[in-house]
Amino acid sequence: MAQTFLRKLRHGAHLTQENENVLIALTRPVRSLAAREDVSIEGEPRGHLTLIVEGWACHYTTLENGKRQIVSLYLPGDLCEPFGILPRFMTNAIAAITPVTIAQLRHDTMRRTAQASPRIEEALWWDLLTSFAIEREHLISLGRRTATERLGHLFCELHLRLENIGLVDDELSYDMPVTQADLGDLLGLSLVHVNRSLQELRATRLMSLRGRRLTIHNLRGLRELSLFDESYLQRVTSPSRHQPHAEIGEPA
Amino acid sequence: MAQTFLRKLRHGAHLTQENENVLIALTRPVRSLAAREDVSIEGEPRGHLTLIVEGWACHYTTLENGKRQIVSLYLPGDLCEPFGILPRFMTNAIAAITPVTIAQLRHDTMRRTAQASPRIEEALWWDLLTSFAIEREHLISLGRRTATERLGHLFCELHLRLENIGLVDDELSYDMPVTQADLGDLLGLSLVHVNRSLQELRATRLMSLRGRRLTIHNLRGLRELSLFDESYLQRVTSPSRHQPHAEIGEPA
DNA sequence: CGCGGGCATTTACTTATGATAATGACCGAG
DNA sequence: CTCGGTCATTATCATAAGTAAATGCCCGCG
Repeated sequence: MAQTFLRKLRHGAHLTQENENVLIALTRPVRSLAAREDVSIEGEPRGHLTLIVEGWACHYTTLENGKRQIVSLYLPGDLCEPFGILPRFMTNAIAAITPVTIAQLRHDTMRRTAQASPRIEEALWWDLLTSFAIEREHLISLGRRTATERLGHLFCELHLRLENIGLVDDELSYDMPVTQADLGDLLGLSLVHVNRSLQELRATRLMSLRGRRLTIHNLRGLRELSLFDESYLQRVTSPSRHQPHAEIGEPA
Repeated sequence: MAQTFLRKLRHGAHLTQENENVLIALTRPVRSLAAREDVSIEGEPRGHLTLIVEGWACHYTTLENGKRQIVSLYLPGDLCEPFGILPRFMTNAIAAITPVTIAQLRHDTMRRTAQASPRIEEALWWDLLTSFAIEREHLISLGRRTATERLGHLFCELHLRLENIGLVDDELSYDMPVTQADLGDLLGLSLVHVNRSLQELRATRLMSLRGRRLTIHNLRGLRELSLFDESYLQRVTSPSRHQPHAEIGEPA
């Protein structure tokens, strides 16, 4: 159930089997959502965090003039809110992109658990800081990358994030269910220009996108074109399980 | 020394006098930097956080093609790194905009302190999440606001952030030492276009900028024009000191 | 089988923004 | 005072991106 979450964490944290069991125990029952449905229950006190179990979702804002900006894309295994969240913080405007199933993690339990185990705490920090780094890189795209570069960069990022959780086939092909209109709202472009740039990108033969399937033909080439440097994703280890032993007393 | 930091925290957290003393005690000696100088000592193990005591700084990235994007602006009282940071995280590319003095907070001591006092922990979370919210709003600007709106929005934001720390005169005028070239790198615009848009903004008579002095003539008008909604800054309380009493056992 | 809806694709046109380069204003150092 | 540096301003030209609107494609549903 929270398997994908753990799988992702293994790329940046060292958790024992015991740690993982604790995290799994925190996971509360699952809820399903239709595509385009909003995740949040408006005004709910929100004593829990949202974990994407399956499907894609996003965090967005709508400005007064009606323009929409997607701030963040959430894949399976992603937490939609910071684990140290304060009660009133972060108005939720999270919407499902595909049909989605979510799980919920009780926030107070979560923090108690983090205090009790330095390893878990560190894993949660790694996850949080990584997701901030992703948003930051997104900001850089919007500020200083061209339309084509933005698209390419996104596809390179998704490639790694999906690979982390085993959703890439043959190391180069994955499902990309985001609509061109949504790509526009994500990358700060108009629908039409997304279409144009997508074609330009296909014309380079570095990648292709047909139906909902994205295939990378030349990873290095695509990364160069997109000014992509993977270091911001903070993948430190291969996804190996750590040998369980006693935890050290202090967070590193 | 850390007074500005505390002053800012009072807008979102409830600290006792005792709490504040503890935070002050954490603050390590101060260092000075010339304008344009980089803050970070490359490769240093970084066992501490950087606190801006005086002056303005920024966090930036330079892409392979030479383009530069400023990700975040740091004012007095701002922490340049998340308090729960992992050792290697967050490559530092922080530069002084004006002459700057910084202080350093020992990272391990910081976390121990947070664990010991729920109020301090909550204050630090408030600060961290607020600075993320600011970056997120910045992202929205880059994606969906026009050049003029971006500039206006920035000036509205600075107005509040500076007011929090008492750096606004008569509630409408403050020092704005950021160069037009830097504004471009911050807002994803070219130098020339910043200049153009600045004039357009002045022409509205909603605000003016001469020398390094920014004056807002019509706050409501400027906010409307910029699609500015202050709620993301999470100012909850007037800057009143909380009456000191025993802390509650659990973080809220 | 045919209709409607969601999504992708084009076309034609407008506009915001970028690139280059020259000029002016200001200011501190010698 | 004057030279050089930094920053602001202007002008000209080039282009990326937006807007509007029509068309095509696919697919599920009745």
